[in-house]
Amino acid sequence: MQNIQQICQTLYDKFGPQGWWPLIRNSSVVHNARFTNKKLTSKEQFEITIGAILTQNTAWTNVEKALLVLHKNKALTKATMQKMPKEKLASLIRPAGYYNQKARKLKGLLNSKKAVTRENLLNIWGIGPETADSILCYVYNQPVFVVDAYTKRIFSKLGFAELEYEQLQGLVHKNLTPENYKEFHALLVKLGKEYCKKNKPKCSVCPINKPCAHPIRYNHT
DNA sequence: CGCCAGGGCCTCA
DNA sequence: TGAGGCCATGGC
Repeated sequence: MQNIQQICQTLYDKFGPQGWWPLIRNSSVVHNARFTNKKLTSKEQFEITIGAILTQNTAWTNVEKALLVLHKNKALTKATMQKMPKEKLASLIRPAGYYNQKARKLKGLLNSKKAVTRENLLNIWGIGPETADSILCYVYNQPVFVVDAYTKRIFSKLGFAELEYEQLQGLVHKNLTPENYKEFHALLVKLGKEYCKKNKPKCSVCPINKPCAHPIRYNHT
């Protein structure tokens, strides 16, 4: 089995820097390689935090729509969003789906007065491990690898045993250095979206198909 | 049309 | 503690 470092390197060689986390620039949401190690402004930090909740089980294109609605309505600030009625907030983030739940989640996060630690984030209603880690990693530059549905699917197909969130995260922590956590996660999303898809995986042209331990589990096309 | 998308909570056994 | 239901829009 190819090791995690090699997978990360192979994906980087193939796809290049992914420019995470995507940010609003000139009224559109863009990826830029400079973002990954950028010193973020507080406005950008806020934007990523909101996006981390909006993207729960949701196509990123829909999240972009919601973020741009908030942006156009000058609602992408903590003060504005806090004073806005939950129903109004829900209507603005409608394109992201689950808008009632997400409005509640955003309110809960914004009203939290506790320090931003993993434990405190997890105690907020609607913040689970992935959302907490996304905030810690991409907003606060903490050495935390984000495990998402793509990560689980890809690792499963590569032949790694089915692991719980923290176990899979620990495996990556053990095999990569922290400065690669952001990029590796972004690269896995790229691979998951374009190659290791749930429906019609493109195994024949997959950059890491060869070392895949269970290629039989793919529908080869 | 059905399936899926950068989850997380609740219920019930 | 694990499976299953629920939340919802928009792209393909």
